[in-house]
Amino acid sequence: MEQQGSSTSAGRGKAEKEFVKEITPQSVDYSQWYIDVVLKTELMDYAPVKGCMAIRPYGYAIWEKIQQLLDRRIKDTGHQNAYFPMFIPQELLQKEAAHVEGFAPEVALVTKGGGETLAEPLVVRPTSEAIICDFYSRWIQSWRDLPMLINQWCNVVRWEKVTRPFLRTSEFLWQEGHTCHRTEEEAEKEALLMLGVYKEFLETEMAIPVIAGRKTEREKFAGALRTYTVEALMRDGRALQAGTSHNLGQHFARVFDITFLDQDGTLKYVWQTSWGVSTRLIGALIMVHGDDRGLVLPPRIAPIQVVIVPIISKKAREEVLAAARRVAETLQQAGIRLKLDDREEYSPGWKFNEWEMKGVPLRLELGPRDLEAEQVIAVRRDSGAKEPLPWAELPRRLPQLLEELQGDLYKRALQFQQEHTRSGADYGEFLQVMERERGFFIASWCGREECELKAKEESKATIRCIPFDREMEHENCLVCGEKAAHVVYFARAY
RNA sequence: CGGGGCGUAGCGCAGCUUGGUAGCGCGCUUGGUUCGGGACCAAGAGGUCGCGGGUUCAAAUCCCGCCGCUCCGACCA
Repeated sequence: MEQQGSSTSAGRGKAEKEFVKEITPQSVDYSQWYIDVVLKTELMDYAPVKGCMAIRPYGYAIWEKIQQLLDRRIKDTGHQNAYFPMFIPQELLQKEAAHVEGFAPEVALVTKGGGETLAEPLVVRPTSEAIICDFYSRWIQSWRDLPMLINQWCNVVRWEKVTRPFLRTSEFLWQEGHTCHRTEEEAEKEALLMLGVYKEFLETEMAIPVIAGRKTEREKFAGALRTYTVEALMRDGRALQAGTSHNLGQHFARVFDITFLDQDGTLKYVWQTSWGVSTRLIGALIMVHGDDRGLVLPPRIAPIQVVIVPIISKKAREEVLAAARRVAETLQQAGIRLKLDDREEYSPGWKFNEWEMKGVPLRLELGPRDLEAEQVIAVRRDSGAKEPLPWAELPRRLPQLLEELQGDLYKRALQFQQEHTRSGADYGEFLQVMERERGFFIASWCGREECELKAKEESKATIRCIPFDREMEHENCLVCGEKAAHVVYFARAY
């Protein structure tokens, strides 16, 4: 962003080059592009504490849309929201062996309160299985108390060494569902149901295509029986775990003593699940759709779907503003989230760039020339395509246009994902792909951890998942050549 | 946790080599003229030079320690 090309590109091509001077082009430095975007579009700001951030109003508005659209789905599938405490007695967290081992390195510990050393240190929740299981052991007595279907929206803390805004922060916001069931089958069904909800939500609302599948033993959640995941592909060819759903089996039930008296009169342990998505989704949104001018937001998630920029000139100032206000009012009544940018201290050109950077899907220009024709000029953020629209048609046409744009963003993202998904049985080719263009690499795997590790060491790529809907194409393991057991997606990941 | 880069006004940077009055552009404030792809003129405001210690008559500048951001690795849901 420091090199603005002001001297180098002063000659030809300057016009297209310099729309957004503040943002490093993706091709120059993708990581810097990402940082520039989150800061310049005011999604977040760094906090005085490492790995922490403020989510600014525009970023939080995106999170609120995610919450709103996902919360409805969580409730439609029978779950209720509740809230559990942030502090967990250390002893509780330590009950489940694999769970402690997984989280111990990144746990924040409170040892003092009110100026006195605490008798027992408190853990700041890195996830809430432990504290919720403690409650569940008391709340559940009978098979009639099942299923227990609870979700909570909250913050969690994981002391991270390497942090990146939204993608990996020491504190982040998420939702975590925690359910208890009578049978293993029912728990399994629940875990898969919620993974399906995530997939549908991501694809429908966020226009992010994902690969759904199961995690390997190595990659699964600390304490889970099985972990399911949806994986998205970013534009730099790296994968991002967008959501996970765990079948916890009876691991937690046994150590937290969550039992119920079944119909047959015997005492049984419950079968549990947990599942979550976080503010990381905002990072995915940025990296899947964004371009060199900044954010590109899918209309369904965009806090502002349409921005109206009146072209105010001296002669027609009042007429233009009045017309813009009328248009704004009709669109508001049509249920469109819009902003009328009638600030007079900024020029139209400045506003164009500003709102494009912020990813507003559609811009309507309304100037003196449009008064006569009773129209606006609609400009799409994704394609830049301009189209004159008569005022009378706006309430009907704009919702259509926004849906078209939503669909096009999904198609474009899906095409990118498909074009960056290779498959093969040649280990050398796999290494080369992971070194250069990256993306997904579909291959067969024998199922042994040593092959998984070897591939990781040599390619830096991990097995993202064992996909649900993909047949094995090759008989032999990509790494060792022995008989393969699974087809897997490899990728370098965030 | 290991290695590199960076930290001076809200943002981007110069000044540091060779110690001595803290500067530039953008932004901000006020007034005026403008407005179909980041307008222009004029007058202003704004800084514990990341933090702590040391050397010195004197430190943004030299030395030591720490913190933060960032990139590349290791680790990790």
